[in-house]
Amino acid sequence: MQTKEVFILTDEWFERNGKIILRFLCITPGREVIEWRVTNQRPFFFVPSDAKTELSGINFLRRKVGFQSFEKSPLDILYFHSQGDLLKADEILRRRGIQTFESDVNPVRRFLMEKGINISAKISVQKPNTANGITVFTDPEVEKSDFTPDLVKASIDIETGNKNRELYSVAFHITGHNRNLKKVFMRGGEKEANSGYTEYCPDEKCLIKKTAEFIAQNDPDLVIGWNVDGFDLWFLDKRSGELNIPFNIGRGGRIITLRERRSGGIYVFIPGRIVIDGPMTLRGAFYNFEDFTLETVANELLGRGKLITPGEDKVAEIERQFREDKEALAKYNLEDAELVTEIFDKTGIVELNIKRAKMSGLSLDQTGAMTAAFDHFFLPLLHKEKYAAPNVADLKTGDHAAGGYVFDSVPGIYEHVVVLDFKSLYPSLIMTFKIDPLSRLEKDIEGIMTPPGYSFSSKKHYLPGFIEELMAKRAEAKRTGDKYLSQAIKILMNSFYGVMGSFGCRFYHPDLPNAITGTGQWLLLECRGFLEELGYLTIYGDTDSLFVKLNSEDIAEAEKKGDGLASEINEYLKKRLKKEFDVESRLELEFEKYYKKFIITRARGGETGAKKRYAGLKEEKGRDVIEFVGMESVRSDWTRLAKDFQAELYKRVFAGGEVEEWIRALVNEVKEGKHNDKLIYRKRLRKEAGQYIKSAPPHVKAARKAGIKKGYVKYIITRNGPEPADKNRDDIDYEHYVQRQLKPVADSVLELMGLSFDGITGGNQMELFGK
DNA sequence: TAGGTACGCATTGATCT
DNA sequence: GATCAATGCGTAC
Repeated sequence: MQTKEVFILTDEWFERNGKIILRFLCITPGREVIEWRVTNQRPFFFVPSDAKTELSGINFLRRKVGFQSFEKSPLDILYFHSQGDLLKADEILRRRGIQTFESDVNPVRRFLMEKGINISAKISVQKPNTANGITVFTDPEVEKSDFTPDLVKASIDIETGNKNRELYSVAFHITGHNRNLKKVFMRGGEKEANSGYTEYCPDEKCLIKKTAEFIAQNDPDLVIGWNVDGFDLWFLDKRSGELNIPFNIGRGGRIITLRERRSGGIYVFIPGRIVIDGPMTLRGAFYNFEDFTLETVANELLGRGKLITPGEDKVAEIERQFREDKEALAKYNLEDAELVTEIFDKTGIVELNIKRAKMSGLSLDQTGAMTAAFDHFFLPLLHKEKYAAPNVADLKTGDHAAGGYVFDSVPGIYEHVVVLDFKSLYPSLIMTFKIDPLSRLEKDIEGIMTPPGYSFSSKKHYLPGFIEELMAKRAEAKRTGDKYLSQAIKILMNSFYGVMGSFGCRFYHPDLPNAITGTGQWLLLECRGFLEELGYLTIYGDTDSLFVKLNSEDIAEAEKKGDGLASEINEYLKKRLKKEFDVESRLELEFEKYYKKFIITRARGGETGAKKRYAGLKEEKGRDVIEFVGMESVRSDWTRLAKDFQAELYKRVFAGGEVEEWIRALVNEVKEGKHNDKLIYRKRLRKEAGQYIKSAPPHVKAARKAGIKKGYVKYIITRNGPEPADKNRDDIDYEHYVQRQLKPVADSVLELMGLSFDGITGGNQMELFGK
């Protein structure tokens, strides 16, 4: 018997001789590549027990299994030999008006979830065989395991020229597993200058051949890059086709496949190697940057950018270097590949994704697929309870669920405000009230009533227990300093609420999110009432937070008071929930921060305070710091002018400093053109420029003038309206900037002090006379 | 292949004068 | 010219 511990890199399924075969390409702790083949998997779905299922020409087995649907009608199971048969049968039955259940589950996912395998496993066979130089384990015995490999990364970047028609060079930076190898394949002759890592190739055919060979030799587990599937790999694949050169860079020489994403992009599948794209993975880990160009992200994270700064002449410079200075081009090309490696290392996104994969059971490149993660966890447990879930397409997409509660507020400048918030509010509500898809179905078995009136079984549920486990694991991860595990768990825990409220999830039911958010709303209002009884004013709150104004006797020890209030509330909720709902409270309100001063402005065009917008003055390491939330200075679609203005203005307001003289001076400076470098607007086209039918906002007008089709648009307002960004224009509409960028920012806070922008600048009267 | 709702605000463009 | 709903974006949680 031979046993291997393996980590699954890629999975796929295909059919041979009318049978489905699953293939996992895996890596062992000793970096041996193992192909794990599954030939004894029977795809299945469920049909109503009263459904007739004559399916001529399709080989299947129908069994009574005592399962039921969510509507409690009995179901039978249909087993097939091939996924093709399953899909054919599904289509025929659906055409006859017969509903099928779980026929949309991917067969690979089905296998892994039923075995309870999360990415790694111990597999054993009597005698492995070999194919394409790779050891093959066919239908092994399987045991769960928990092993984290040290993966080899190949960062790849290509340079192209002649308007993206030809390949100029390919750069690699190979790291991981104690490697650090740099290589550039460059079109050119032997006699070119060479700094060591460059290898010259006479033509494109040779370049592609060398690239494929280099990948095979170094055998990376991960292929990383910047838009690597959308551009580099796509281009190499396309060009190899045009030049009739093989580019089979999968493990064991397997071919790669390009698939279209629904979003329009391209996804590249390389058997045995995971393609991880920088921008997409960073987004998936909730990183946010001004934009996701390599230049911006590298500067932000590493403090250094590309060797040729993107801009109008970048293409020309690459062409020039290719003609005149190939070694410079090689250096530039390699630097990009290295930047990507460093961004990955600095952020730890591979490590994070490995943890996420192990927690969710999904493969490394699809850790964002939250609904699939929920299936992986929940479907096998549901089957234990003899329920089968519907297909996603059969969901009745009815009402949307309610969300969090946001307090009305009163505009003003406040002092001594503590912020209390509930730690992981939604997960802890799920635990407290046992909210999950099964407990909803079984609500009659010792039901729990939630404050908004939905009830759930206190006995039949799985999600609350799973969250319990995750919380414990997270506490342990925090204790041992495993920040990636801790973060991975947090992401997973927080996804459950969203998933159960999503139409893309087969367990969707409006009662689930409504019970969670409704209880959250009730909770926040109860807390406000309780605080009021204690003699405290809650001036604001949003979803899981309470902003409480301290009384004068508390100020000396504000943080202690915050802690005290939080634990008092926790204690109160514990008793209250036990008495009223007979549940053990898992809620944990925490003292979050203390604002010495706090400003809520009026909603523009309203009387009440604006929600989701405030500024607070707090102390950090002995220094005063202003936090802006939701306001212009944190919004990317306001100009630098407005943001800087707001920051300085609030600083003066908080400090009780002079504002009027300063504002007048600034307005004059703007009009004199002294701040022209801060007047650029930046806004995204969320659809193609041509798709804006109903209106033409400024950024769209500018985009059309600049010939930009999608992505971000930089523009400036001139006396002729929006124009593509150019700070050197001589027709800048300064009045626009004063009226639309300075004035609104100023007025919202000045009015709290009985001042106004026009009053200070004397602006409006002049205008009236002028017109 | 990819979790949710709540909210503010600027601007446009139709409609009413 | 004033008014107001619709459109679009970005943000908080």
